[in-house]
Order: sequence, then structure tokens, then C-alpha cells
Amino acid sequence: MLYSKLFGKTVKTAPKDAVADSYKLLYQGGFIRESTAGRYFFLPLGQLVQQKIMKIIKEEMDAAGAQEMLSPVLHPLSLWQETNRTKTTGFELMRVKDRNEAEFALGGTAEEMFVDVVRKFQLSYKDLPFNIYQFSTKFRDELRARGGLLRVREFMMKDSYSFDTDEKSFKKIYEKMRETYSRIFTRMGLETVVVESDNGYIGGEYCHEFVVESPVGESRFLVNPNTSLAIHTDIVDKKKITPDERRKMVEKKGIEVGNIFQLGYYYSEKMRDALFTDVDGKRKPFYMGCYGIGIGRTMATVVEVHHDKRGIVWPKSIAPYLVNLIGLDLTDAGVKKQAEKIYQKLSDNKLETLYDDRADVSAGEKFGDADLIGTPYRAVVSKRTGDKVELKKRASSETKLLSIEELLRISC
RNA sequence: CGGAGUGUAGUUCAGAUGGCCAGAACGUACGCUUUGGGAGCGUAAGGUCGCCGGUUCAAGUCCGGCCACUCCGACCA
Repeated sequence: MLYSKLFGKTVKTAPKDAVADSYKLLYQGGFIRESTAGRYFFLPLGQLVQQKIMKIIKEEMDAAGAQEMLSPVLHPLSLWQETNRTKTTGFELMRVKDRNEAEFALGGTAEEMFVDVVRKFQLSYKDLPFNIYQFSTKFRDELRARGGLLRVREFMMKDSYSFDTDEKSFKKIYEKMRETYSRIFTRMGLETVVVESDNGYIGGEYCHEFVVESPVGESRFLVNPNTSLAIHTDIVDKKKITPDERRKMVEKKGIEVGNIFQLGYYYSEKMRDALFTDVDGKRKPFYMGCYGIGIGRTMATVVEVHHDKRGIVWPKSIAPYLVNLIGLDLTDAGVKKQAEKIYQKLSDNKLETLYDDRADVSAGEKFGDADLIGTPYRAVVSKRTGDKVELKKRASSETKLLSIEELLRISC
């Protein structure tokens, strides 16, 4: 990508009321812009990151045997009434009517929809278990949005729903999802704590949050550093912890980037005909679970964890580009030609490159932008570099002069 | 929804006691100069002063209502 053609520019100042570092940097770097409170545009750079996050999630979900599909965003309100969740969700449902006055809820989570599609089929125990998921925009009319992408009213979420014959079978999927989630976040450079939590309006008996420790997070939990037992402060009272154990636990704050829920029969018993035929010929309700990851929040969390005073330091796995190629002295025809040649070589080798081809911008400004945008590598071509390229990792201050062949050996 | 606060150019802000054509910096466009850590000079464009109403000879400024946004809390991913 040519920097001169990239839609979205870096700016020196962030809005004065931006408090979260992730919001400041994503704003200044030209990744996002606010529409109205809690609703954001993802600019080209931001969307590239979001897509990479989704790609990793998809790879891991598919490897775990889950199948991607897609449900409508407008949910018939009658489905939400069937489970009485029109009244019990913590967020306000947003409602719309069509031309026939039929009422819909803008989906904030999709348990009812997925049960509804499943019950359209005549399933038997032989079809179970399965785990189906989607990426889609969720709408939650929260009382208050905060912290840029950390808490919003409209966001991309991966939500999946598992259907099982019984608890024993379900627990295998639950355990698999727990491992899958840990792997997903590790691949994005996030270290997560698995925290036992309250189910809230989702229903069911137990659930676990995947929390990244951070002072800007809203999740408070207690953790025992020796046993890695972690529980949300909300459920401490329910958990009958001995005073002795309690003393060993420390309280921490973090950002909830994902969660896994046991739903059991919560939905399949409330919704008519959410049944499968078991081996004994009897119709029985599905034993369910659901699993969510907020994409935008995950992106913001990565920035919260991986940045310095100059800007973002993206992990390779989700960086918008691997290399920021900076051409200096581009008014010199020889240098310009060399820079273009290197850009071409990088592209030919599938090394995603943002080429800063601006001829009328000072070196300092280009370096500043590169640090702000935070690609893992910065490559410089100038009068000084001759037929070589200067390479620097974003996270380090060390520079190396490499031949083009050596440059092409950098890995994704 | 309770508490606090903000709303003037794309952004950050200044505009005391009401008073002529509403300002600066950054950014943007053009010209010249400059080119390894956000350079310099010049010119220009860019504003229904959040909206509605009121007071007044006169309102960005005073009064009332509304709206939007931010922060804290409550609540929740």
C-alpha cells in the first residue's frame, strides 16, 4: 500500500477527553474515528487489524471443529419474548419495526436465533454435538460507552453456540473452547487469566471470562498466584472460600476480551421444540454452551498492552502491515527507483508493506508516523543506504544494514 | 439513571465587565526554501459560536428549555 494513497491520516493531537491509551493511539494513528458515542468507524488500517484478529479466531475455531455461519442481525422480537429476555438483558435491546409493523430486536447476542435455526431441523443424537458460530455486528444500547473501543454500543463479535446431548459431552466442548480461547489470545500477544464469573442475563450455571490484566479494565477478580485459581469479585460470596485461602488471593483489574458460558437447558427448555431424538427414541432438550469474543475490544486491549510513548507496537500476527518501508531523499531519481524496486520485491514475496512514498515530507515526520502506526519492521531507503536497506524492529532501537535478499528473509 | 463537567475552524484552544468585519496554533491548499527524528518564510481557503426560545438598541458572552459528548458511580462483554 502506498502511504500517499492510504485513507486515514495520522494526527499529532488526540481528542482532549480521550483517556485510554488505546483510544488515543488508535485515533492518532488513523485506525478509527468516532461516529456517535460508542459507535466507531474502522478506517482501512483499523479494519486490516480487525480482519487479522477474525482470521486467527476463525482458524482456531475451525481447528476445534466449529463451523462458521451467519444469522440475520434483526431478530424477531417474538423469539426474545419466548425466553423472556426482552426484560432481563442488562443492556437495552434496540428495537425496530418493518413496514408491516412487525417488531425486531437488533441482535446484542444470538442464543435465541441459533436455537431457532437448529430447531428447524429434525436432529438426532447422531447429529450431536456441534458448535456453530458467526462474526456479526452486535448492538447493545449501553447506559454508558467508555474508553474508546473498550466499551461500545455497536461492535463486531464472534459468538458461538454448542449443542450437545448431555452435560458430560458438553464438558468436552467447554474444555476445548477454553483451550482454544487461550491459544487465540496467545497468538495475538495477549496473556489471559481465566476467571470464574457470574452468568448474568445469559443464564446457565457457570462461566469463565478471559481477562487481560490492565488498569483500564472493568473486570475485578481475585487470583491465587500459587494455584492460578481466579474468581470474579461478583461471585466471591457464592464461592465459600476459606479465610485462609482468601488471604492468599490478590485483587486485580483487567479487560474481559472473551467468555465461555455453560447454558445447560436454559434456552432449550424455554423455547418450544428445541429437542433432539435420543438413542432411546425420546425427544430431549439440547444441552448448550455459548462462547464470545469482542473483536474491537480485543484490538484495543492489544494496544493497551503493546505500546510505548511513541505509538503502537503491534504483534506480527495482527499488525496491519508487516513492514513500513520509508523512502527518504525521494527527489533523487536513483533513490526513488531503488525504493520502488524494494517495495515491489517485498510485495512479490507476500510481505505486507506500507510504503511511505511521500516526497515532500521530512524524515522526522515519516519516522514519527511509522512509530505511531507500529508495524513490526521499519525499512529505510535513502541516499545513505545505497543498494542496501536499513532495517529496524519497532520494539528495538537497533538498526541493521541489509541487502535486499537479506531483507526478504524477514518472517511474518 | 444519579453526580460532575464540556460544547467557538478538521484538531487543541483563546475570546473579562454584553459593543464594529470572531482570533491563534497545528492541520489543509499553493509558491519558494529544506530533507536521517514531526523544519522555515509567504499567501489562501476554512466558522449556522451545539439547537430553540427569551432579555436587550446590541448576545459567542446574560436567562430558560432541549440536545450532544466526556469523566465518576450504578450496570454490563
